[in-house]
Amino acid sequence: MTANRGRGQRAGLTRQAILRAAVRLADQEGLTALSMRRIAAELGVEAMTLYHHVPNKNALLDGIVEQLVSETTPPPTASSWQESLRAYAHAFLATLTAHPNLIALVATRPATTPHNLRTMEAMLESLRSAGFELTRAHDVVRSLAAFVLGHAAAHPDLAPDCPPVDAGSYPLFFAAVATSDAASRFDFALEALLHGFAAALTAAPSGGRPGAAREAGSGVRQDCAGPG
Amino acid sequence: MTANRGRGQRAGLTRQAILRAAVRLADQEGLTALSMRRIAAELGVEAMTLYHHVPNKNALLDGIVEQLVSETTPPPTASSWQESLRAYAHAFLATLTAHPNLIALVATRPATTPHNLRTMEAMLESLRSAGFELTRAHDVVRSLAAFVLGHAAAHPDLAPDCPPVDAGSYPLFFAAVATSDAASRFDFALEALLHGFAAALTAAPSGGRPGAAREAGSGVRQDCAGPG
DNA sequence: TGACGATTCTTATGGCGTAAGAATAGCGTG
DNA sequence: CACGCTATTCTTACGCCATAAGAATCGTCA
Repeated sequence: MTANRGRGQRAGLTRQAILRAAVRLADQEGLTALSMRRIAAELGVEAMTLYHHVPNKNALLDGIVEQLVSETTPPPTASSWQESLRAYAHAFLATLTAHPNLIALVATRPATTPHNLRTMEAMLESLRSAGFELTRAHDVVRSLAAFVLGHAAAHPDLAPDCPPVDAGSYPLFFAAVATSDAASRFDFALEALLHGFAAALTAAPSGGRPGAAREAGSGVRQDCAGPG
Repeated sequence: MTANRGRGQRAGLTRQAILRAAVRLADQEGLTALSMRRIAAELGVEAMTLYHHVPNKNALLDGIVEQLVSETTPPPTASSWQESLRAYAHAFLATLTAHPNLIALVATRPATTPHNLRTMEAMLESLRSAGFELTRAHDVVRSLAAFVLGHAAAHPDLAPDCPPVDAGSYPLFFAAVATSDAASRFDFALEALLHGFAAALTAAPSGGRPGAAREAGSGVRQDCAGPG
């Protein structure tokens, strides 16, 4: 792994190569292993060398998230807006569960890549042509992304080992946990959410906002988060 | 803040006091300020002193999460299961938005406190008596918690500053963002989710699991996450 | 050939979690 | 009251971290 190299001898480093090494390292050894020194070692290079391709560690983490969300590409064969949202949700979840150690990162740092924005724009168009008012369409997509993220973050495979639940004190929970399955829970809740969105669409003439929702104040800060 | 104290002179430290100081520090200065040295300094004490009340930093972080989720106490005046879930969702969201710097912590570490388990048990009972099959009731509560967590994590106030979106390339997103409001989005998606849960309840005779859902394998690990 | 810019390594600073151990205060027992 | 015990606190030290500053080396182009 670590080549013996002179002082100015190129190692062929690239931002992309660094990000890919970082993702691989985090996948294999967890977020805590993700140090500049460790990534550099993985690439056969000293830590400071990375700083010629990445301004600092925070930017590197942002790059990792961008790298990840760019993997989320739902198949474009969407016959309905429901199908489109379903496909997006599953694709996003697949990306997250493929890199469980990085879910916390994705949850923390919004990524606004062109890829992300294009996906968002396409889904907004799909929802709008289905009758959703634009702001509502945006709400739908963002809510869906938040739901997927929350589900992935709460996935039990991520939880550290924890004390067993007292069956006597909490009989219902104890019994429920035994038959619980995260994947079917996700599908169930996703269908519920889609069902609710559809109901909102038919309830209001233009998928509108039932309660004369509060308008965003003029001092509101720019909201930059993409779907992921 | 830092008292001059001799070597064996008590500072009156307590696990509770430490946790409270840690929460306050994180609220004021962010997660990165949450170091053992920094917390200790806040209490007028050396870092190693904390280790007599808390085994290590991870346990301290777990303690913080327990502290937080114990704040989530929805009012017990629930006329329906929908009202009960709504109250819980709003209470949980209020807790999270009251400590935005700690959302990442709550998302990462499941807390299984007695307080949490009691809340879970009560909600399971409420849903079961409304007609939900037990496993479905569990799915409902867990999905709701995941949704709230995801929404809080994706809340734009947490996002670091980011480049403005190109209005020309992404006109729909650009227009939608301008009128977006996280609070109304939350209410909208929450109602959609509740609507979908209600639909699942009336669709199946016992709120059952429509697709002959996959049973949890026998080798499945104990699922310990509470609602928060 | 010689200068230059890009890339890499070296060294150093201040902060982190925490292991090991020394010192002290207060308390219960004689 | 004296004595030792235990809980609490401080001190020191180790290996890790991000990264600032600068020296060494390469390929390239004049």
